[in-house]
Amino acid sequence: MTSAHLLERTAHAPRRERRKDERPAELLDAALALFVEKGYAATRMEEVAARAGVSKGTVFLYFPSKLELFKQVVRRNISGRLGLWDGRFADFAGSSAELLRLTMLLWWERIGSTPASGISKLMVSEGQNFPEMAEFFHHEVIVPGQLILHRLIERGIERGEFRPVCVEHAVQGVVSVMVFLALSRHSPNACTQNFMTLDPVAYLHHHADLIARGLAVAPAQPKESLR
Amino acid sequence: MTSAHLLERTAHAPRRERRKDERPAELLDAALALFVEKGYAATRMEEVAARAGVSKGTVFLYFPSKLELFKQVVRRNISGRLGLWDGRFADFAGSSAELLRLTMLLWWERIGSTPASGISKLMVSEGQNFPEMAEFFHHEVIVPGQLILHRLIERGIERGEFRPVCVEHAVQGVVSVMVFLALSRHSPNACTQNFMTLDPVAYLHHHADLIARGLAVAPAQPKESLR
Amino acid sequence: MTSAHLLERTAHAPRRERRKDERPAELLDAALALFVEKGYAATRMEEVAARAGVSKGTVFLYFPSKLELFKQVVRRNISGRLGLWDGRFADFAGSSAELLRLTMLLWWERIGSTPASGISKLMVSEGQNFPEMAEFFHHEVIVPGQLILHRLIERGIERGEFRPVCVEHAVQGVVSVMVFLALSRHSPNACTQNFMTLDPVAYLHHHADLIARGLAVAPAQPKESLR
Amino acid sequence: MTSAHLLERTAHAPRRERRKDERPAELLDAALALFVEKGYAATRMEEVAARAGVSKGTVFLYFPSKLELFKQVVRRNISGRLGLWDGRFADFAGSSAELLRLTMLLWWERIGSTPASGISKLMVSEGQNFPEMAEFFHHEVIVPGQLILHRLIERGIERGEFRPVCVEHAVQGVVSVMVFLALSRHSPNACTQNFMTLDPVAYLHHHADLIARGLAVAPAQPKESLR
DNA sequence: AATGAATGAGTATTCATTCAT
DNA sequence: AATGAATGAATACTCATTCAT
Repeated sequence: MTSAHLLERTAHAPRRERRKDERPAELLDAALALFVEKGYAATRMEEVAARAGVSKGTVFLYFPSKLELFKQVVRRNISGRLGLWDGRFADFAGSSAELLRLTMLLWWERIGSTPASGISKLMVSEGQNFPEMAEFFHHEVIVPGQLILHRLIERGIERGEFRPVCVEHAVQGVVSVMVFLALSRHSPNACTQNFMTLDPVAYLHHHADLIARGLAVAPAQPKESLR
Repeated sequence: MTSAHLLERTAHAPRRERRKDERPAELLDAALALFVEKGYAATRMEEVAARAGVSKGTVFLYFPSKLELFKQVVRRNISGRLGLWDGRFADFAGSSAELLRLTMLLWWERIGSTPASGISKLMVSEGQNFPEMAEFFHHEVIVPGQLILHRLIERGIERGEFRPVCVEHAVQGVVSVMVFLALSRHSPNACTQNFMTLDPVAYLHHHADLIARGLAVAPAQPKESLR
Repeated sequence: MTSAHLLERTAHAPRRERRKDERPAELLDAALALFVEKGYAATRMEEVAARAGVSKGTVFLYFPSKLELFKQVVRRNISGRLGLWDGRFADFAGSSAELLRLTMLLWWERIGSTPASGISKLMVSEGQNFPEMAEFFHHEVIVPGQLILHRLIERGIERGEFRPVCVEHAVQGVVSVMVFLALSRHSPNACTQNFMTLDPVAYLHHHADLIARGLAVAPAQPKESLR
Repeated sequence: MTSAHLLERTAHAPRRERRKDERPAELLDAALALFVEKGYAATRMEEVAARAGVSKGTVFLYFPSKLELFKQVVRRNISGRLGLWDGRFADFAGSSAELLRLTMLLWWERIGSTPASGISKLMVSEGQNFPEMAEFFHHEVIVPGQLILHRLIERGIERGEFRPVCVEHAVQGVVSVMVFLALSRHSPNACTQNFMTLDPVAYLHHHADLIARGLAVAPAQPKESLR
């Protein structure tokens, strides 16, 4: 499982030239990638150092312990991310279905397709081991994220665009798509048959369509007498 | 992170009880729970033993190594599970939407709500560390599972019940719901706001409705000129 | 290094028929062979049991611990062995050279060629780890054995058959041959090129000749002015 | 048998001394001494570390496993040793008996009296457990060593100095003396009565005399009509 | 500041020994 | 008496952390 031969530093990194204020960010990036890929316990500090192009001891110059490094990895990739995403709902003029589609695409662009999406996998994998971090993630990401979606769905219902469904369930439906995409990127094969051949943007459009139609106020749906 | 004081065996278990036949299953159950909860690397063999009510050495009486224990945990919780699920599509008389709903509910009953659902989290968390196991899971679960859903969606399209959507995308949509539910059970807080208050069955019904409507052949949807 | 597949009991041993008074001897034989072959630490009690055709627990019925088993193995293969060897020097009529030859051949017949010769290897290998046993071996075997040889050499000198050499050195010379033969049997390749093709009896005759000539009172050795 | 209280490092060694270059040699020396003294299985890595004045972990910095440490101990104390010994036979002017004496004394000086002689004991003790090492020792030491002696004896026979004895037997005779001396140093009490009071060099001279006389072409040995 | 040799607490695994059957 | 499942002390090995350079 450990691959000692992968410890060579990334070749392109010139050694002495690096300014020291870039170090923390480089280390956090390296740590994020490795924590996401292998998990917290299976990631060795030396690997993090090697990936950032420094020596083992240097990591401890910037982070006092592995746990603290982990915490900062999580914090850095969470804080403020949602600000990029939230905001301009009030003055949006289009349909709620369209707003939902844009919201999903924006999430992909700003978060889902970036390394920050790894935090989702990290929380799935390690949340139980680090309740404090899970709590932080929940407070900083889950709650505000779901609030945005909650308001969005409610807007659609209030404006008569969406059926009066259970808002919670509808929110979960949107969230599940995003969770699915985020995890698939970092756990290929674990979630779906061939994530590599799946175009995430196309899939998001498909799902936006599905939700739009699924939530739409049905003009007449005689067949749906089911259940 | 390690909690040495939690190593006491389950209180009621008398020492030195001889139960050769039950032991493997008890150990596998204990190991599954811990691997899912804490991850492979963070789970100590002694914890597994304690949870199964035996001593450290006993685990090695039945499994030669931690890795082998892990492999058998995965194998045991995977093999044959889908057989329970597949099968009676050919002679199903109802609508494809209803068949999909039943399929999702059956999955929940047989897999999603059982400890076996933890394997999904395990594959998300550890798949990269154990490519052989990921490959096995993919071959035994993902591929046949998606094949079932693929046929189901195609049935709906062929019978004129569903719109001629991209089948792959539609399948992913169903899968994402199941992945989401499975992970939520084992990673509370990581996925959604309040999984504890979410009724999985109700949510599955909601989603079955959503998909049924979303995929339904639209009689007239003048508004959906989007995109 | 351990060979688990060799643990099957010896096939020919019928299980229930064995009288229990034979057990200790069988166990001691098995233990001797294994201790000699692999050393004390590397021999597992279960191996001893398997070689004797009994189960692990049974060994402890007869010997309270591994250490005690070891001690009895040594004791049993030492005590009284020399009695067989000593004795009839006083009334021997032939030459001392011939007596020495007979003594060496008798040693081979009674000890060197039997499993008891393994004790020599055991003392070389484990003597430092078990000073008490080494002391016992020294007192029971080395001292009386060398005493016999000492008297024998002295007899030759007194009778004018041997040169007045250093008796200690002469004794060592005889001992070294016996040690060499004993060790070679149990450590093939470690001592000599091809012990397997060496006929011990022929070698003993060769050496008896060498000593006889080497110790003989030289009629005239003009060349040996060396040193 | 284990003596935990003996684990204190050699008292004078300051902690955390950095001496990368010397460490491997120091560790190999410590390991040789302990393997020879106690055997492979009975030697704990921590003892090796303590004897070399370092901590447990440091040993693994230089040798990846106990087995590899053992192999390198053997290799280092074998390779090239014989080169020191061999060589100058062709141009030796003296008698073969004298050449044999010098050869034996040189062996003692270069090998027998040094720690490298412990390898002989190691091969006797552990050869069966490490066939690969035994094979290596046989190929590197036993075979070339016996070849040297073989040529030496043959030289004596060809030059009419020695009787036409069985060369193999004569070689074994010389080897047994060296094996005996080597083992005696490391297994006091196991081989001879009082090795501590035995002067190896004097003993070698005695044996050189014995062989010289024993192999000498006998001018007239009327008594030795035996066999 | 950076390095990497050294440390030692922690974990997987083995095996002598115990004991319920 | 005999068995072999169960135990836990002991040991090889790992890796976060320290510190001399």
